[in-house]
Amino acid sequence: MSSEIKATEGELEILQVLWHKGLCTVREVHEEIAKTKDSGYTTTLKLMQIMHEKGLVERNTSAKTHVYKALVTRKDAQKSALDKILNTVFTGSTADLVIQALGTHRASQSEIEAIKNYLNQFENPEK
Amino acid sequence: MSSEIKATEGELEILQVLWHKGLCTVREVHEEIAKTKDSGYTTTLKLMQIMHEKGLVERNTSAKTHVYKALVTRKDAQKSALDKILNTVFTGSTADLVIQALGTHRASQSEIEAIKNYLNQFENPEK
DNA sequence: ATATTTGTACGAAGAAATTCGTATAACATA
DNA sequence: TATGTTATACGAATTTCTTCGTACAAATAT
Repeated sequence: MSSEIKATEGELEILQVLWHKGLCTVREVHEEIAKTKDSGYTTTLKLMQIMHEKGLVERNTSAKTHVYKALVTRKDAQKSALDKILNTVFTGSTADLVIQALGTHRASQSEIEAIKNYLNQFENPEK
Repeated sequence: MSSEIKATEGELEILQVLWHKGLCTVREVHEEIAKTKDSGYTTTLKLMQIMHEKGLVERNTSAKTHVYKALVTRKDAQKSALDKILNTVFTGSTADLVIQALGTHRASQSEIEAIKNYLNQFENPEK
């Protein structure tokens, strides 16, 4: 319920660039997007303007060239994305999701250790 | 890349009902959908017809009232959904995804045990 | 100073997804 | 048989998202 991040596919693509690079001009974001997709500069610009209206990003307009910054954190988006698939395809079972994730996308030994350590903190809390 | 399930939001909603109830008439699916959303019967019908064209469902048209069945399994959709968020918001890190999932959606003790058991199979295979 | 480049704003076309109205056929029942 | 109910089909309106063209302002270069 709470923090549903409503970003479209195109908006997410832009957020990814902003998360990766921090402050960005439209030009910078566009160059990045253009590597994998070919759409015009004004398309990216328009999307970013819409994102600003929606409050997904903020921008500094003091100079001619505006500088954008994500207002939604990657973590927010991660939580939101997890909530969504958990409540649709995973019928609310976190365990199913975790096991499925580990099953199809093999984790390294160190990642497995990290996860096990993480799980241990929930082990018999009272001695 | 392989098995990208391309279902829209509305289509996913219908698939959920089909996964839950198995064979369904449009009426049955609609009644279910209508509990949380209010849209007309023909809307659900149309969507299911489109899903049939796309090959997401099959249907038995021998009787006047057609009976639908999902062709995409829940597991397929789970894999697809995980792939997608893994490659967007989680930058490919399964461990991040798992830890985040466990962190925000508390699992029960028995689920935690299940996950730990699962992880143990990857533990130092050679003694 | 004038021309070129680089930027934003914004309307609107195009595409995709959702929603509904209406025609019509099959079935049930009075 | 005539009437009402329940189905599918399907065109088309609506809405949402994406994409682009064009106008115009600011900065830069000639």
